[in-house]
Amino acid sequence: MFKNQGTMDVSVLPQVLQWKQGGAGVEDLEPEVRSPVDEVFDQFLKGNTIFKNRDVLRHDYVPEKLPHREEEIRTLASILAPALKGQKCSNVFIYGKTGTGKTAVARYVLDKLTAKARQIGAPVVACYINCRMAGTEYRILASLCEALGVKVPFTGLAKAEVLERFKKALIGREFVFIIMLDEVDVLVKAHGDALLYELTRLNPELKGSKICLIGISNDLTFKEHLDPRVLSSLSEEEMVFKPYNASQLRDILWDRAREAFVDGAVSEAVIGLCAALSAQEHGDARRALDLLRVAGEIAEREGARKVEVEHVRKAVKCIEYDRIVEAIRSLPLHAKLILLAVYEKTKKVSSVITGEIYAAYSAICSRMGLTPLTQRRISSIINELDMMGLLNAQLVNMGRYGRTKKIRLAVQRSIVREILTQEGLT
DNA sequence: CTTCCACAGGAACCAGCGGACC
DNA sequence: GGTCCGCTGGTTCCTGTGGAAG
Repeated sequence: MFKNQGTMDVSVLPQVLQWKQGGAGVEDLEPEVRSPVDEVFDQFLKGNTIFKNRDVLRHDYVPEKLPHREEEIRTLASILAPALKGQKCSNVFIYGKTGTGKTAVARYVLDKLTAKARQIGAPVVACYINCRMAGTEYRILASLCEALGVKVPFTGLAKAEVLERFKKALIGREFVFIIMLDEVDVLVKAHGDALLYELTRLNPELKGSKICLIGISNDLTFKEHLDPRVLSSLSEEEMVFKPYNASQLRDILWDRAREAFVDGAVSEAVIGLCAALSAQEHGDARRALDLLRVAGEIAEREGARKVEVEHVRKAVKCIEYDRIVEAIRSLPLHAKLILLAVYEKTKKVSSVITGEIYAAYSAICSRMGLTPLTQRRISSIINELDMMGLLNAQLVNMGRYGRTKKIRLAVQRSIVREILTQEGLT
């Protein structure tokens, strides 16, 4: 779906250019009449009075200093330190909600550790894998192999074969291999804990090399899905990251803002608002940084010399809008049709039940000459849409009248209509 | 107290695909 | 070129269930 969008943009561009070229007397007027595009570019070039370095506000940026996480850094570093002497270190499990600095701390410590190891010549190899990005057990194994310099094909091999190659790369080589699995809960929910089980019990086979696992999860209840044997060996050490409060968020934002913005471009009020809004949402630093960055971009686009509170308010709306647009556009066709069914069914009433949605969806399908999917599948898709925050599905019991889900749109109707119309579905 | 609705959601399975291996 | 592999996105079949109605 994103690909479609990309080609659309490109296809529009030549038309605009042709129109410009085809316009009467454009060449004569060229020196005086400036195209809107030029204006945008010029403003961008000369008007960069707000940002010094906007990349600092991206969440994949690992800063030199992580305020209010000194304690956690020290703890993790002391757990991993034995690796520098070639000794096995404890497996670690890190919990905490999104934007509490888990990934940043872990990557920070890992970076420092590998740098130190290189400096003193210790055989430490580290591998960071985001399980959500990797997606499957196979690709995680493939990434592990790659970290050891073993090439494996993109697909086609049996998992057992990849695991075998991975072991072979480690056996007898005296490595301390630190594997960091970010969002490990996603892996376990989708594919079970078989891979984790394999990894935790690999050590005795390796004759020399040692594996150390760092699992990171933002789902606190995730432990329940784990086999007790996996759990006990994986969580030899546990760390819990507490959410930031508003004043801590303010410190973090100031730290980054000083690098990201020119002097005087942001005020205490702006930072305070970003911090307060994000603190309301379980102290998510990632969201706070996004908010500040988008507010800055809006201010820049408006040609303002500094970021105002108003820009932050606009940023809140802008981020939400973008999230919804992106979510809906990237949906497969039948998921969009279900969204459409919910949209149409909730015109008069606030919520509808699964059966009604399915009937409406089937009607839409036959109108469009498509074969509808089964109700079982629709039930799953509704759950997916619920997880994405596009729908709100609540399990209800209506006694004699059965057990079903009450479904509402979880986002603004106008946005849903707008996007579905653009997609040619309404 | 029993019945029974209208599904939820788990489990097993399938087809088609891209790709590696021999 | 046949065989095997994993992944995606489905289907079919099935059991489970809270509480209003009778």
